Amino acid sequence: MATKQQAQRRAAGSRAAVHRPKPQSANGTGRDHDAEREIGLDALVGHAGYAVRRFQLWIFQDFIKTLAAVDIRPTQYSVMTVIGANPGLSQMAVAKRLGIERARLVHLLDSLEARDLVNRIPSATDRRSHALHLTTSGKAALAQFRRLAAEHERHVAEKIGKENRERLLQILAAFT
Amino acid sequence: MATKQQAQRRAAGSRAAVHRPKPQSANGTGRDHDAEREIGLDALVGHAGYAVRRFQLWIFQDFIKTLAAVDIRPTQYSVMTVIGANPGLSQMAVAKRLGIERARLVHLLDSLEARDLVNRIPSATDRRSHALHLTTSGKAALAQFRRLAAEHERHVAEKIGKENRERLLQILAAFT
DNA sequence: TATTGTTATACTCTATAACTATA
DNA sequence: TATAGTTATAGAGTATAACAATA
Repeated sequence: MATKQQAQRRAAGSRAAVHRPKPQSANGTGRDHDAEREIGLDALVGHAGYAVRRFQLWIFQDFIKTLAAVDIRPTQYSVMTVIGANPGLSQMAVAKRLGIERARLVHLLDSLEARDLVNRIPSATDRRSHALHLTTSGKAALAQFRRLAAEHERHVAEKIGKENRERLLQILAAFT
Repeated sequence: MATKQQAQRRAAGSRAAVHRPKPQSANGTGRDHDAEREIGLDALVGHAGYAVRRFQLWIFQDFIKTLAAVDIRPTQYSVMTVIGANPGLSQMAVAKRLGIERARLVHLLDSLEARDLVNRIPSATDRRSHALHLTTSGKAALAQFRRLAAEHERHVAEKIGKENRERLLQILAAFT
């Protein structure tokens, strides 16, 4: 399959190896392309989704870097935070609240449980479900994670500005 | 491995199957947990990353849904838009501009080329690289994608408000 | 030596489906 | 029959490393 595609590509190339004048970019700069700069985004500039995606990449990378010493990723942090604030929650409840697939939460909890941060305790009222709790060391660890997460949040404020960060939180409050 | 974890889980369960009064949530609501509502997010509320992640999930899902008829995903749209605005760009240049791994761009272009939307033409000046162009049908298709993407963008404006959307674009302009 | 495009691998994440044990 | 947790699989997406052709 890949071989076929490659063959087609080469074939298409050999009949089209004409050097044409480079067309102007649609953003009106008219600079050269492969010069590594001034590459226009055109319609992408007006799309909230594109900006949000790039911002999320930056913010998650900073979170991961800032909490690298404790080896905690954003989703793990969110799971521990919700369990810490609502002990006894079932896996379904946590999954629904955070918008995580319940199948994925299984593995997340497996790793948190293996690190003795979270406990699965059989529910007394429904033997199908588990009541989730932070362990003693999980509570202590979460306190530290929180301090590091606050540091990360300061990075965000430095990056986009204190007021902009607050405005952003206001605008997106409906999605939490 | 999974079997071992399961065994540990059951063991831990059998010695901890005590019914305790449900602790209050940390956000002070004090409601029941598994009642499917009023589950506190605690520290998560103050984290830009969490709000941004939830928003991005929503926005990408709406984009995918709105452009489902033409089977175009956000990344494919961004690649076609940048090539359309800067014809002749190399794969490296596109990858760098959009923050995509060059290895991943290979597969993205394979599928766009298979659909006759994009062409890889051997560069006249550097025989290692390909000059990327939209095909004739790719240009026509992109015009349609753009109309659908504009419709999606209206959904965003409806969801968070016209002014908020514009404020968001301003705040995140540095990340594009 | 370095870079471009490619292939390959691994790990994360999303989306499903199916199984079990309970309800 | 429906639900909670689990297992499995497939597809995106991210992160690397290595290779051939070329610079």
